[in-house]
Amino acid sequence: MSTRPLIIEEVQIKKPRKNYDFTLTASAYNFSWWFNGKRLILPMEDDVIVTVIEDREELIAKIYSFKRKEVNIDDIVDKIRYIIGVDEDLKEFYNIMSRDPILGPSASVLRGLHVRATTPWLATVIGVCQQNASFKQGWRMLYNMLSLLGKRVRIENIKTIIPPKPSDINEDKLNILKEARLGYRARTVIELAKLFSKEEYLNDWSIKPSVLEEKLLNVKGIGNYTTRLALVLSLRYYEKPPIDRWLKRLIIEAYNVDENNVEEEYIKRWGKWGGLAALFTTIALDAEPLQKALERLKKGLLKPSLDKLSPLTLWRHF
DNA sequence: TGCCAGGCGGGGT
DNA sequence: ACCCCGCATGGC
Repeated sequence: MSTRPLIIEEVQIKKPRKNYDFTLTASAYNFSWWFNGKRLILPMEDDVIVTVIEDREELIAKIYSFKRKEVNIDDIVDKIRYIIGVDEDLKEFYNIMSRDPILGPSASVLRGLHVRATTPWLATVIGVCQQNASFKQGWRMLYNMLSLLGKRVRIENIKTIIPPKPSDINEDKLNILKEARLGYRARTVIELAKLFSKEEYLNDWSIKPSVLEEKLLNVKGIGNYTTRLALVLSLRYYEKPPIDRWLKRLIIEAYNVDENNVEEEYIKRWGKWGGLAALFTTIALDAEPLQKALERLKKGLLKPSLDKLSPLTLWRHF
């Protein structure tokens, strides 16, 4: 059942000396299959798996493959750099963050956290799992789905999992998705899988955000929120913030704006960084349900706590 | 129990 | 343009 990949290369990944925090980046919204507190595991396409650890000031990546055929190391290193965001300059974002009434208090503790890019396909599935559900329920759904449909492998005695590809999912997986407790979202995931299998170019980090956006909005069950979250999580595209009911209420309270001007105000404050700010807000407030999040805002308890189930500690629990 | 939740689409006005 | 409801599931 579990196959072992062969190591093909070990490389150093240069990271910025300042404003990059590997542990935070690896921790956020991750599962124990892919992060254990020290080692980050990145399943890549073509049966390649990469592990990354931080050794003093260096990042060391090990590249493994299940196939004997040659892989292009430079190409893989470029992808690693993109996924972990080492070339992303967030200085402007941090400047806004430090003065922000919601994110200001966590500006120093969350400094250096970058999105770990995931594929457009998986990013959209993550978005679908967040629809009309709590943080915990949504990530439980994704965990179940990966458990039931992913490919389990072992690497250096660590159990990990490779997410299902779009082509692995078709109509006859509907019952398994229901078993993963996706409910009515199961249908949407099937439709998504159809789109990404038919138009493979969409599941690529070089796709233009506007193209992916348009295609996703055409899928029944995918709307503005899910699409925008997918753009944040896959393409590092933050200009169109995914504002859900949760964030909307926080914005109304924190910025003292009318509900009709929420997005306008957010873009006015964050410029092209709104999508990242939205994600950081869920992390800063531990993705607490709305009423608790509003309470914390009122009391000024705006730093993430590390001792409960939250975006930063998900990997310890799942 | 019966509501409601980090959406969404369909059907009404 | 809006408003309103149902929808799978889980939590309270």
